[in-house]
Amino acid sequence: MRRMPELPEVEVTLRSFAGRIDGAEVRSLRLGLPLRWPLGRDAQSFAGCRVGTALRRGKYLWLPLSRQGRAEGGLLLHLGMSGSLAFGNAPGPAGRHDHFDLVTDQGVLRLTDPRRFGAVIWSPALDQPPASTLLARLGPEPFDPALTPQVFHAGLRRRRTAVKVALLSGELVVGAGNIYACEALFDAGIDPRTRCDRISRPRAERLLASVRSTLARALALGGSTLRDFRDAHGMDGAYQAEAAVYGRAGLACPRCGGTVRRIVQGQRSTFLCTACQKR
DNA sequence: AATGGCGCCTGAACGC
DNA sequence: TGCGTTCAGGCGCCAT
Repeated sequence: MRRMPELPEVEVTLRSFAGRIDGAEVRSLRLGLPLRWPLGRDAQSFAGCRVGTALRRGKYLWLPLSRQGRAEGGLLLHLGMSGSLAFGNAPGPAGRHDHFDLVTDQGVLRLTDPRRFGAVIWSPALDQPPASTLLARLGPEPFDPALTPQVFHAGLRRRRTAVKVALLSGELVVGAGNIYACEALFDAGIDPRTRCDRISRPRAERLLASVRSTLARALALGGSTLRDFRDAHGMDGAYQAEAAVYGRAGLACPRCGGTVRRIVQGQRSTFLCTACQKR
């Protein structure tokens, strides 16, 4: 199974090209098949723009643009669930899944996305629509020190949904996709079906710590696997091999030896060990 | 207001 | 070079 571009992958992708594209001058912008939303501006109009310091927010990337020292908005990028970004000097002709090229004097940033759930959108600023609209509902970054156990617990108490569904929503904390949400809940010993408002303060603290350690470990692994990302197009299961429950229905729980179960929550698969994870 | 569910896409895995 | 079906998933959006 291929890995999804979750927060760790997006972060490692950003680190891989941010330093090289910073200050580059845009020569042209090429689009392939439609992505999730239209670019929102004439592709020809980007020539001559200068790229600033790229940043990440949740699973979105922001590439600020300027022209002759004056801000000119930027590009908001999302990898959807099958997208990958590569920055190189000679990327070659666009393949059938290459739907965005930002050609600059420092190299070409290319988005490859077979399923086209990804997006590249121009916005006049990060804090103006459409960018601000898309980012408006994002919760805090997982490693934001302002996200204390108290804040996290308060967010949980406000909700009645199953905790796993809440994690996936990204409103309590961004970055936990299906794989990491399942793994973090296993690590914390919490049943994914537990109602948010029934989670005690100590368990909330434990869950936050598990979300952080799960993402941190994936980030470290992402750093080592992402180097072959372009060739492999989607990583092999470096993390999969480490997963305790995700994708392991019917197999033994690595902690107690019981059987890992698969259930469905909100049209998504959830994997859990009912012996190790309590409500 | 909060919650549940839908649909966009394509490739891989599977059943016959 | 078998073909049809099912599944995977992020997340904005709509319905309730």
